Order: sequence, then C-alpha cells, then structure tokens
Amino acid sequence: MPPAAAAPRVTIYDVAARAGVSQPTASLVLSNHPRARVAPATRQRVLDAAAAIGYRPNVVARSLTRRRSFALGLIVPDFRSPFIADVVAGAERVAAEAGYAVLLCDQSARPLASHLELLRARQIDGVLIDAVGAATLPEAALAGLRVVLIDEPAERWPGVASDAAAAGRLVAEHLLALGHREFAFIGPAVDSHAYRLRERGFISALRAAGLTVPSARWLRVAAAAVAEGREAMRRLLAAPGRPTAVFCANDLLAIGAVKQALTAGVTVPRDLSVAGCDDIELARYVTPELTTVRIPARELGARAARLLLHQVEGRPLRREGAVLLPVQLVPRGTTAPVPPTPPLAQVA
Amino acid sequence: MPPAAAAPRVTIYDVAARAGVSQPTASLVLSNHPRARVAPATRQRVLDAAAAIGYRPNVVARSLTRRRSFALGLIVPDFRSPFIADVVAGAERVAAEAGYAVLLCDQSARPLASHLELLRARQIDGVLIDAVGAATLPEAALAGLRVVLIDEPAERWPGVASDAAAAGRLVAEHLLALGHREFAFIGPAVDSHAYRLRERGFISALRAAGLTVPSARWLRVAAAAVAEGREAMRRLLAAPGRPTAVFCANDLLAIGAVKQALTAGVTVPRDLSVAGCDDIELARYVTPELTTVRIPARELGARAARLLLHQVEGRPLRREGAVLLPVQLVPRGTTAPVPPTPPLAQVA
DNA sequence: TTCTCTTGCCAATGCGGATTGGCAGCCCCA
DNA sequence: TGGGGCTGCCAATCCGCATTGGCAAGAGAA
Repeated sequence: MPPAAAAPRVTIYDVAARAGVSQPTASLVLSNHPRARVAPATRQRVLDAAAAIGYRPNVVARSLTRRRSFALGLIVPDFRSPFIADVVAGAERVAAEAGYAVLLCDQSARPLASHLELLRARQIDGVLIDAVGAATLPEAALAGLRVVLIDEPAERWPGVASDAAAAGRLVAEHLLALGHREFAFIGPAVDSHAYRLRERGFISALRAAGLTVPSARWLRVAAAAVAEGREAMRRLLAAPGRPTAVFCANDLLAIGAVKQALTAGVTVPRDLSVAGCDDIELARYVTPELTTVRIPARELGARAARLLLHQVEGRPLRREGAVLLPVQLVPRGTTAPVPPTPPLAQVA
Repeated sequence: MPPAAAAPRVTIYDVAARAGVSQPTASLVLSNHPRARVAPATRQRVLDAAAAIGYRPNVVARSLTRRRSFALGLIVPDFRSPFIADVVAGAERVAAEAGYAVLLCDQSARPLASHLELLRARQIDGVLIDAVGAATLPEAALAGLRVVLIDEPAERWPGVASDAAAAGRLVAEHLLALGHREFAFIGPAVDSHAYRLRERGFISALRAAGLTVPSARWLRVAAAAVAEGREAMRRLLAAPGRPTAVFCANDLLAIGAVKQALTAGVTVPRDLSVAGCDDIELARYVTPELTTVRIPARELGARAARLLLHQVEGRPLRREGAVLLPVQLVPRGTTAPVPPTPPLAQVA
C-alpha cells in the first residue's frame, strides 16, 4: 500500500545537467557560496537553468549535510491562551524573516521532556522555552541544545522576561492610591517564575504600605483560565468578610472573576475592584473594561527568537544574560476608589 | 564563525558497532522492518546497544531516504483567533498521536502561495488548508501535494466543513421565533466559503419567512475581529432607523458589536438582540453572555488531520469527499423577544 | 618559450539511514 | 554425500546536497 504517486522531483542534478555543469558547480552557484569562484557566464547558465525547470532546494537534504534543520522549537504552556498566542506570533515572525520554521509544542498536549526529545530527533537548531518546569528539568534534557528561556530566568541560559515584579507592584500601588486596604489575590498554583514574581511584587508593595493579604483571601487555582477565575471569585464571595480589591494574576482569571462577581450581584467596580495582568485584546471588550498591566507579549517572543537566532548563527550576543522588558499599568473600568462606607461584612 | 560545539551525535553506526553487526542489520532491527529476518539474539543485542548508548534516530536522515518528512503543514488565516486556535489544537493532537509534527503557517504573516512553497521545500507529507483563497489558487500551487481543506469545499480535494448554512439558518429561526422582523448583518468581506454560507443560510431563512435585510443594514467589515464588530455597530447605530436584531458572522464581531451598543447606551438584549457564531469560550464570559452557534472547532481540525493522515499513509478513505459536521444553536443572554413597542426611528 | 600563478571547474566523499541483492552457513532429505 | 531450500547477515547503493582537494587551461613573468 504505497502512497499515491509522488510528485516528480526536480533536483540539483537536473539543474546541473541542463546548464552543462557538474552538480558541485550548480551547488556552488545556487547556495551562493561566498568564496565560490565561478565564471559569471557559468553562474548565469546555472541560474537560468534553475529558473527554467523550477528548481527548489530540498531542505531535508540540505539539513543533512549542513547539520542544521533551519527550524526552531517553541515550547509553550498552551498556545490557545491569547497571551501566549501573541508570544508565539512574535517569535514566529522573527524566525520566518530569517528563513526558519517554527515547531510549536504545546505543553498541555505532552510533557516538556517529551517535546525536547522529539525536537532533538528532528535536529532542531534551537529551542525557545516558555514553559512550566524548565528550571527543574534534568541537566541531560537540555544538554547540547541551544536554548533561550522566556519568562523563566535561569543561570545557564540566556532569557527574555517581562518585569513581572513591577506588574504586581504597579497594581498594588494603583489600588492603594484608590484607597483600598482590603485585598485578595487569585493566581495559578503552577510553578511559574513570572506568576510568582507577580505575586511577590504585589505583596511586597502592600507590605511596604504596612498592609497584607490574609491567607484566606489568597486563592490558588489549578489553571490561569477564565473558569478558574470564576470559581475562585465564587469562593471569595462565599467566605465571610469581603475585600474591596482583587488582583488576578492574569486577565483570563480576572475576566472570570468579574463575571462571577456581576453574576452574584456584586457590582464592579462600585462594590469591588478587580485588576488583571497581561492586557490581552479582550480586556478592552469585556464590560466593564478591565484594568490590567500591559505585558509586551509579541516583543517577548520576538526578542527571544532574535536571541536564539544569534546563537544559532554563531553571531556574538551583544549583551549577555537576560533581557527584562518593561511593563505598564493600564487603568480601566474595573477599578475605582474604595467606597466611603466599607461593605458590610457578610456572615456565611 | 562556526556555531558553538555541536552535541556528539549517536548514529546507527555506533549502535551497529557496539552490537557487533553491520549498519543495515541495525537498521532492520531499529526500524522494525516487517519482513526483516533477524535472529532473536541479534535483535536483542542491537536493541540493548541502542538503549545503552541512547540512540535516537535522526529524523532528517530518515526523511531523506524514506522521502517523507513525517510533518504536516497547517495553514490558517490567523491562529490568534480563538476559534482557529481550537482547530489547530484538534489537528495537532491527532498528528502528534500519529508521530507527525505540524508546521503551523499563518496567513496573516505571509501569503498562502508562499507558505505552500516553503512547505514543499521541506518535503511536507501533506497540508491542511483552512485559509482564504484556497479555491482560487493556481493549479500548480497544489500540484502533487496531499491536501485536505477545512471549511472550504472544493471538487479536487477531500475536505471537512461545518454546516455553516445551518448556522445562519438556526440564528434566523431563533430570532424570528422571538418576534424580530428588523434585521441587520455584520460579516467580513473576505472570500471565505464558510462565512458566505453563514450569510446565505441566514438570509434564505429570513426570505422563507417573507423577510429581508435592507442593504443599508448589510455591513461588510475588513476582518472578523472585535474592533471591526465595534466599528460596524457604530455605523449601524448612526444610520437612520434601527434593527431589532443583528447577526454577526462570528463571535468576535458579536462581542465588539455588543460592546459598542452598550457603550452607546443601547441595552442588549432589551433594545437590541445580537447573535454570534462559533461559540468560543469567551462567549460565555462577556456580559450579557453571547447567544451563538456552536461550531465544533477541535473536531474540525481533528477530522481533517485524520483524513490527511489516511491519505499520507496510503490507507483507503472510508468515505470519499467532504465531511459535514453538525452545528447547534446556543441561546444565551444577548437575544430576547422583540419589545412590544418598536424602537423609535432616529433621524441621523 | 618556459615557468609560476591564478582562475574555473569537477571528482570524490560525506551526512545518517533505508533497501536490495546476494552470499555463506545450516538443516533436511534423498 | 550431494543438492535444494532456508535462514541470517552484510556489501553496495541511493536519497539530494555541501564541501574539499586537485587538475587543467589561461594569464602573466622571466
């Protein structure tokens, strides 16, 4: 049961034959070798022949000899998240411009180590890792690979990250300035550096103001997604007492949280302020519009890809180590001054 | 400036040497060739040797001889759209289970024909096309490729599609049942089969009820995205008269449209009903929750991938031609009965 | 004219693995 | 004991392209 008839392949031998030269000569011309000594007339004959028969180099064969696949791996937690999708888009664009393909690997479909194995087998030229658990990977899993980490700094590899601590801090300062004193936090329980820093930035800014978040209002959820945000808000509202402001570790959580608050009859932002983080496109389209922190997602992906390509192509890195991208508070409609009369403490 | 030290490669020659057999014998064992006649003891020696030195076959080299890359192309209009992301996820899962990699190609980054060229150069085994303009592609662009079309039926290739006409019809019937008689439509101007069918299904169901959509309320926008939906609603509300119900060709448009209506003080669904199409996850999280039609996105991608893999692996297709997946109306909060008193006609 | 360079091209080989044809060695039977 | 039929392995070759070393022809110098 062989596959259906294969397309007739045009190889470099066909080009050489048509141009009346040897295959190596055709190769020298077509691969545009720098120190190739080929007479202009010959060169033109080869180029004409290639154009005439529609020659396209076989990337697989080239990869075998050059020992490079001209492909990069990109491992992400879940490309269906809007934020991640932007990171991917940024990386993809840079890679494409340099002639590299991107193999997108989704951690929600297969574990990180398994992806790395597969990428290795495909002789990948380098890997961008924006994934949970990269830091705790066994040494061998990354040995010999060119790696750039996204939002997960580590000693051994270069990386690009957003200033997650600043994100948490900016939200805290914003809410404090609005007069809030009773806070809650909703974040994913995953072992992610960026999320951890968002938390820490938030809490340490509160602490600097002499405040804290009671542990009962420090909610950990399974995933940074809308449904989890909604569920967390349900728990929060069911508990005795109520905060006046909630910081959600990303926008999806925040959207879910706001949704649940509204459903429960808690008016946002009058009764409760909610802030997210990421500034995904939809943050502007929910009602009320979401207060959040803009994280430059595309830039994150693009910078990481550039860093990786520099390594892959053997160009020296201008600045070593990690790049830290600035973030920016985007105040919108889900945060407001704390009401003069504190909300009534409810008894569960 | 050569790249940094490459990882030491373990080849099949190393395995053969360690097992004390020739390379072809090692190859026969490791590729698990069906009609391979290898003594059990020899086979075991080879397997042990491979395990001992951690042999991983080089997919590139294998691709060269087998003339197959074990990779599929997947061309989409924009993977950042939530709906498309689900299609991709479905396809990716099926491909991964069969041991195939997926090269994701985004039409918003590079034209369709250009993607096809690149995929060809990489000796791709087959292509899934969920893209605008696939039907109008020059013959040569797809010649010799194995293709499965998504949501874009064509004579020459198998395809998988959702029942887009039914989607439009279901919305029309839903709105008619609620008493609506004054309609508007917002859809993208792209030349996409699915969108065209959604329109036609909608309008022909209205026509069956003796109704129509005046051309002034038939809005075409540049893209099926939130910003465009918002802009379209702005235009709609600025025009004289006002419909009581609007069908948006997808959920993003609908979310934008609802947002703008609310911003303009038009209460949805009291003053205006809005329905979308796709049932993306966020449709349940906007306020009010969006009435829409569920399109089985993941299933679309998965079925298409399965169809393509059948071809690629030379297995016969059970049923030829196109698969049509059913859709389902999901009534939620953005549609309501038409108010007893018709809204006042506004003079612009 | 002869010798040295330089220029322009090609033969040979390798990348890592798949596949074919064929050759020994063994068993069985006559 | 000779021959047929297996069984088990390997030598050789190919996939499509890149790269090196070297050879021949032409240019310039003596």
